[in-house]
Amino acid sequence: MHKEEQFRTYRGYALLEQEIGALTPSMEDYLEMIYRLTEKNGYTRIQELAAALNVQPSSATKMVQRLAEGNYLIYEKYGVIKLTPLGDQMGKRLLARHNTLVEFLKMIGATSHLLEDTERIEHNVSQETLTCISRLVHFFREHPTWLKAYQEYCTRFSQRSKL
Amino acid sequence: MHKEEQFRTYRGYALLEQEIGALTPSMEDYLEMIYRLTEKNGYTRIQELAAALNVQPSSATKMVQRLAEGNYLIYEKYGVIKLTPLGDQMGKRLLARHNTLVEFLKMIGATSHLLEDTERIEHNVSQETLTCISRLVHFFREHPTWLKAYQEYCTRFSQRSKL
DNA sequence: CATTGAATTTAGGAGCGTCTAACTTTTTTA
DNA sequence: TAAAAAAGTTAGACGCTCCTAAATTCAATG
Repeated sequence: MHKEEQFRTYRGYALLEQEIGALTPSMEDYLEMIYRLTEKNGYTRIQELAAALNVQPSSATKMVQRLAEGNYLIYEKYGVIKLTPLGDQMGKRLLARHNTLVEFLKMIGATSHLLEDTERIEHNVSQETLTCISRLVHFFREHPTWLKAYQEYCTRFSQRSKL
Repeated sequence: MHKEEQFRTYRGYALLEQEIGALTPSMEDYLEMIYRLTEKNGYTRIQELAAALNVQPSSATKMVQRLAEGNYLIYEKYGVIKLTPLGDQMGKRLLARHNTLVEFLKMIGATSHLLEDTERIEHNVSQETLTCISRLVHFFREHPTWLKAYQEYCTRFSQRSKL
C-alpha cells in the first residue's frame, strides 16, 4: 500500500552512487575547489588546496591521488596539480551548479548560512532539480515585480511572527 | 582577498555538526522513519524499520541502540521501539521538513527523482533556508496565477531545448 | 513442552574521509 | 653549497554506516 520499500537512508543513496562510479561529495568538493584555484595560474598545489578546504595537507594528498587515478587531473609526487580536459569540464559543471544554488538561496532570502547550505546541498541535487531551480531563478529575474511581491510576503511573515 | 578560508568539504561540515551533538543524516533517516511507522500503532519493530529503509536488521539494531542512548526512544533487547517525547517531537519536525521539501520540488516540477532528492537534500538544509522555501511554497499557493506563469515559462524552455 | 522457524543481536570486516605523527623531498637562505 | 625551513607523503588510527555470518532469544505449532 504505502510503497515504502523504496526508501533508503542517506547512506544508502550514497552507496548506490558509488556503485555507478559517480564522484563522492568530497571528491566533488576537491574538484570544484581545484577548478577555482586553477583558474588563475593553470595549476594549484596541495597546500593551497588544503588551506582552501580547511583540511590537512595529508588529506588533500590522498584525495588528489584518487582523482588522478580517475583521470580528473595530472599529478606527480611533490608536483603541481593540473586538470585534465575531463576534470576541467567536470569542475566547470560543479562550479556552475554551486553558483546556481547560491543565486537561488540569495533570491529566496536564505543568506545567513549561504555558503554552508550551498556546499551541503549541491552534492545532493539531481540534474533535473537543478534545472528547475535554475529556471525559477531566471523566471524571477525576468519578473522582478513578482520577486518583490514574494519578498514583501516574507517581510509580512516575519513581522507577524514577532508578535 | 577571496576569503576562501571559510570553505569546508562536505565531510568537514558533517564533522562540525557531530561536535555540536547534532543528529547524523542517518540518525535523522531512522528517526523520521520510526516516526512514520509509529503513527499507526504507537510502536514499531526492528524488522519493519529495516525493511522500510532498505537496510539489514543488524544495521537497524545498532542505530536503534544509539538513538536509545540519545534518549530519542525506548528500546529493550528483542522488544518494541517507542519514541520518547523528545524523539516524537524530533520526528515530527523531521517529517515536516521532508514534506516541505516534497511540496517545493513538486511545485517547481522536479518530480522524477522526487523521493531521492528529498531524502538527500533534507539533511542538508538549515532551518532558515527551510523557512524560506516554505514561504515560497505558500506564496505560490496564494498566487496560483504566478505559479502558472512559471510553469509555462518552463514549458517554453524545454520546447526550445528540443529544437 | 519440545521443536522449529522467525526475529534479533553480536562479532567482525570494509570503504570513506578525516586526523596526527613521523619521514622524505624540495626550496630557500645564509 | 650546506643547513634550515617549508612542502608533501606515508603509515596508522578513528568514527560512521553498512554488510555477512553465526549465535541467541522469542513465538508458534503440534
